[in-house]
Amino acid sequence: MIRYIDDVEGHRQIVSFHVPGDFVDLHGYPLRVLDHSIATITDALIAVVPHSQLSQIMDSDPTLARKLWAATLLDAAMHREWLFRLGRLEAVGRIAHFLAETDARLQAIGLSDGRTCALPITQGDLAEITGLTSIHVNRVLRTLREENICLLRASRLEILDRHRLYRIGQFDPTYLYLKATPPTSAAGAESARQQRE
Amino acid sequence: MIRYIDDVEGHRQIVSFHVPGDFVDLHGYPLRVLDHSIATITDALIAVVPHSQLSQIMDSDPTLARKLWAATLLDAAMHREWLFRLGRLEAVGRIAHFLAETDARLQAIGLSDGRTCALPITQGDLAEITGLTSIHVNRVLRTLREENICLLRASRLEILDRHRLYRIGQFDPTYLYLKATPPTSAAGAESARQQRE
DNA sequence: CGCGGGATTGACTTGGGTCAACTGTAGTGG
DNA sequence: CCACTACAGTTGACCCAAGTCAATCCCGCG
Repeated sequence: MIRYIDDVEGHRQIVSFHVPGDFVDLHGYPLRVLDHSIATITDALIAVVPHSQLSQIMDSDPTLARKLWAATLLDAAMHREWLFRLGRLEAVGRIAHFLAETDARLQAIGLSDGRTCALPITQGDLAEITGLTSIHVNRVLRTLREENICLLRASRLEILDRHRLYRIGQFDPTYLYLKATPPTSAAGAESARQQRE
Repeated sequence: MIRYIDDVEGHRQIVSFHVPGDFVDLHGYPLRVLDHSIATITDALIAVVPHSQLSQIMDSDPTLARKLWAATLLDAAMHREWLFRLGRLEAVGRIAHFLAETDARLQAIGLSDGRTCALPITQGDLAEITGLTSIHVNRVLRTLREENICLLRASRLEILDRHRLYRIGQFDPTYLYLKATPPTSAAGAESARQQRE
């Protein structure tokens, strides 16, 4: 599922991307009104939690309440990283960063084995995520493929050179607040951001 | 105050901008560790709230707790709007949007009279907010000035044509969740985003 | 077999970056 | 009171990453 904001001409900017297990619309509870739209991009199984139930938790279980709060702040942390991506990286970096991030999140929930994972998005979706045109996304994906870094085809992402992918995207997964470090070969590249000076 | 993320070369992307009265680091409480840096860009008067005190509120006052939660989600909502800005607007739009947003926030706390307000940022800061270079920021500010839309000089922002400023930045203040609608002439342009079809 | 949406490619254009000056202007210290 | 410095703002010339426009290809599907 995605959350997005439309511009005047109806072109949308995707502002977040959700994987199975995410509490997608928890922001709606404290805010009451939502400032953006939500959509599915694949078939999805959805659970609904009434606000009254959330209020009950707030009243009776501060520990769980705090965890719910933290869950929404994780979204905020990802928003910030996305801002970094759009503001400071050019096309290849943006795409590499998104692919790295998404793979890391899928790994955390057991939907990526560290080499390949299902990623059912179109190049047009990727364009709406990265602030590019689908045409340019296509060009970038080609070079990533030709350089044997990664491969996005037929709704599958295959990572061939995680180290370079992370470096190109300046990806450092700490902002995802994953309990354990992602299982596989993330080690070599885990602190791309810290390299400076 | 600003919150920001550095890239590999140390160039920073500012991910949020704070005005007097903001609870700047509330994210640090549920998350425990922060994924970004915080800095002042002017002299600032700071109040510190120990986490233990926040926990006390969580335990004893669900209504206030929910308000704190909402405060952090307002940050998230702004992050999303900033994502829209970076992803879908080009230079003029990005700058117009930021100026419009900041003025609206300052108005809400009585620090802008609707025509002019103190805005102590350099063109370099603006560049780090909008994902541009300071040189290009300068060019854009010049055209905004020449078109009599607004004027940023000597740490003051003066809005000459709010309607056009809002339209250029596709600015619609609803995501700021201000209690009352901002006092002055915002009316004419308040729903730039909805104009589509 | 034809249709439609996504992917791909090429040719051309342009917004914004880079580099390199130069101009304020507010300190600072002699 | 005035050089000297330092940093912000300005401007011009040139370049390139990414957008636009326009085909064309590909593949699954009814």
